[in-house]
Amino acid sequence: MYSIAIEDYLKSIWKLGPKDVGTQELASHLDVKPASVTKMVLRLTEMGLVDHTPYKGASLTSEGELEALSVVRRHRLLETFLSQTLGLGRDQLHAEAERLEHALSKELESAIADYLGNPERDPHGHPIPGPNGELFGETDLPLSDSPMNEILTVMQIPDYDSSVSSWLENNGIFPGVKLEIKSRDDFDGGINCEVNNHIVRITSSIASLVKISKED
Amino acid sequence: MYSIAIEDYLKSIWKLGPKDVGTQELASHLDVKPASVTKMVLRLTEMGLVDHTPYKGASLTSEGELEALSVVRRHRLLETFLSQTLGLGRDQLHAEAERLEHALSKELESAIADYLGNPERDPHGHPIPGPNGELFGETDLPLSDSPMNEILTVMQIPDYDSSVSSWLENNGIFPGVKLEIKSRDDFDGGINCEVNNHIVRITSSIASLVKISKED
DNA sequence: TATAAAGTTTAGCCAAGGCTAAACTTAAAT
DNA sequence: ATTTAAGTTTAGCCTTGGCTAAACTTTATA
Ligand SMILES: [Mn+2]
Ligand SMILES: [Mn+2]
Ligand SMILES: [Mn+2]
Ligand SMILES: [Mn+2]
Repeated sequence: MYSIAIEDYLKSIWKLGPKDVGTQELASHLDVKPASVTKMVLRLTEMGLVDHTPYKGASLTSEGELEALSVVRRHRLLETFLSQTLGLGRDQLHAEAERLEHALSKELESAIADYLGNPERDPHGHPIPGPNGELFGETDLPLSDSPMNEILTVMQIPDYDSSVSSWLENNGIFPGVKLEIKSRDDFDGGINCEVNNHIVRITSSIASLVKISKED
Repeated sequence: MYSIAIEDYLKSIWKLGPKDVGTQELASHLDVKPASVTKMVLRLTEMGLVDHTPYKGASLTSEGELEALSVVRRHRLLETFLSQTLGLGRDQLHAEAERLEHALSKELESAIADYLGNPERDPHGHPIPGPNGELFGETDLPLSDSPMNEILTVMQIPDYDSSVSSWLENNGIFPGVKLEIKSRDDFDGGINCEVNNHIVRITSSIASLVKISKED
């Protein structure tokens, strides 16, 4: 059993990877100082969970990736479970799962997976890794570089920032919704979409985190 | 937000109280060494959560008790929730709740309470404290000193030791079941009960943890 | 009542996981 | 090619929450 801190480090490296992740990037994602990251990364390297090249960055070993995927699985199963049973809003799920993910036994994990019928995606549309780290090939594309004037299906929305997810929800954008890019503001990459018969402007930074698919 | 360790210390002092709880008793309940208990108890005293008389023992201040009851509430709501939704067995509930109880926000706590319809008891029959620490008067009596040849209703069974709860379950003893004490083995306090048309012998140590009520 | 036993506390150590300040590398800009 | 800036690591410190061994109290026993 790894500590909460270790599980969160592995998950962050996974999320920011698979490229080498820099100390500062990891630090700001975890909300700690760069010096703390260096120290922990050295420990994780010592444990065989991470490969570290000084002054370059960190990446997961296959053992580290397996553990990261296990945390991600627990996180996403929990989000799905809380959404299904309690009807929590998509914007509340992430923060709860962020803590509960560290307190779930294997048995409870699989009881939840069974209860939910082994879902493939969580309420944000993020794929749920299988019990042995299987993650089906990522075919969803960022909205930010999708073609205009085509019907697109929203597949994934970001979960990290609850103000972003509630803004998206309030504008009718969540997994399963169909939309069409009508125009682009080339100067800043902003996107104007038609969704549900009205136009929504999405900034490029959010649009790069919204994933779509072209088949409907 | 108190740490996991602090929450567990407060809960244990509450469970072993309200008398002054000795260092050793607390240590064995928490599975740490007595010296560790002394150190933590001093910290808790400093924080105003505990009153400590050296060489005598520790008890909760009203602030400490409130916090303990909050942990107990989360624990028991979680047991009820996991039992209701996933159908976990009574013997699996405690261990899961023991960790999850530390990862529950106020919002999730009350979402679960609402979902369950603000239950008064958990699956072991233990009363669930209200959101402000209200705990209805304890009127259930230990089976160990209940009268013979009277119909008794099982109200509470212990949850701490999963082998005990599964033994009780296998012998048909759980909240709501009716039974009758047929005889006592005076030499060791053992009790012979009729439950479901057959006789079960219950040791005195278990019988003191099974609570009954006389009205049916 | 003196002594032994049991229980508690103190002292000192350790690992985890944070922090700041200073040193060091690498990349960028003169 | 220097100098500067940005990013990273090291050194040293701190708190939390464990541990062991030794000292101290209290209680029980002879
Ligand atoms: Mn987390
Ligand atoms: Mn998610
Ligand atoms: Mn606990
Ligand atoms: Mn219980």
